[in-house]
Amino acid sequence: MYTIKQASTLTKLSIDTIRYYEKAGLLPNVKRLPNGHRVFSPSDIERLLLILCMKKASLSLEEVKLYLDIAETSNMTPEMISGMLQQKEKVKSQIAQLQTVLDFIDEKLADGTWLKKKA
Amino acid sequence: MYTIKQASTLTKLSIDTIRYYEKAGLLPNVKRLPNGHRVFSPSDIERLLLILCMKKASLSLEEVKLYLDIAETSNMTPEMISGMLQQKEKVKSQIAQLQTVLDFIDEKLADGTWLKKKA
DNA sequence: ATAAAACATGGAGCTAACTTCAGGTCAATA
DNA sequence: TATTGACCTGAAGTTAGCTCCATGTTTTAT
Repeated sequence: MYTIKQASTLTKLSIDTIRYYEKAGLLPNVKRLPNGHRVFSPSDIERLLLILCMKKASLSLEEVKLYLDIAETSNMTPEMISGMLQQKEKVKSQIAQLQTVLDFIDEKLADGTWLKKKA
Repeated sequence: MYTIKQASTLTKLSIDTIRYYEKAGLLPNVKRLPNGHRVFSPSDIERLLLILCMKKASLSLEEVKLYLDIAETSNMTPEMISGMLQQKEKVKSQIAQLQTVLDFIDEKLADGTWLKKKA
């Protein structure tokens, strides 16, 4: 069990951000001590790290919440499954766009041309 | 040559967004008619499409501007090259994070478990 | 006992990237 | 001639995602 400060150190998220995430409904299982202080379980920390990973992949908090909600259910409805498949396509397309950007960079680095006539 | 409306239709960016991008310095070459109306050349459209691609890869407008500025110069300074290499690493790491998300999705879709004990 | 550290809350403030709005020009059409 | 439609501008408004602030309560250290 961890304090919010420890959670912050472990995840490198700011204390305010963690509180913000809780308020946003991304951390529904964080317990409180009698004095009102938050207590983070190892699985809360795991959850925070997962959020962090998705954020780095530049998913919105809303999307992250969607994933986490799905993660919680053991029997997915057909709608959830099709939603996941859609999300998967979205992620794939984002990877493709990023790959295009990478290619642009490589091209520019290789021969100094980019968005230029080949004249 | 295109009107702003045509540019909007071609790129699927809103007219306001295009004006916003111009103001932000991302479209330095857009000409004006005597009456003040913007005229978009094919290469302006190409530029908009490139911006769109980078946006989809979730680069910030500032980063996009950086790339476009670099795209314009034929001789890059060492700083520009190292900047490009840094950006490249950033993009690569983002691809990796997205790949992780994809793997999560696949795992969830495959056996319904995710962020759960394997009990 | 008193001061400092760690927590809490509600709300204000901030930046990026738009979007909307109010007011104005100009050209073509009914 | 009047009005419609496409364009212009500057400025205000919006949303997401934080971040900071003021104020207050405990617990811990001196």
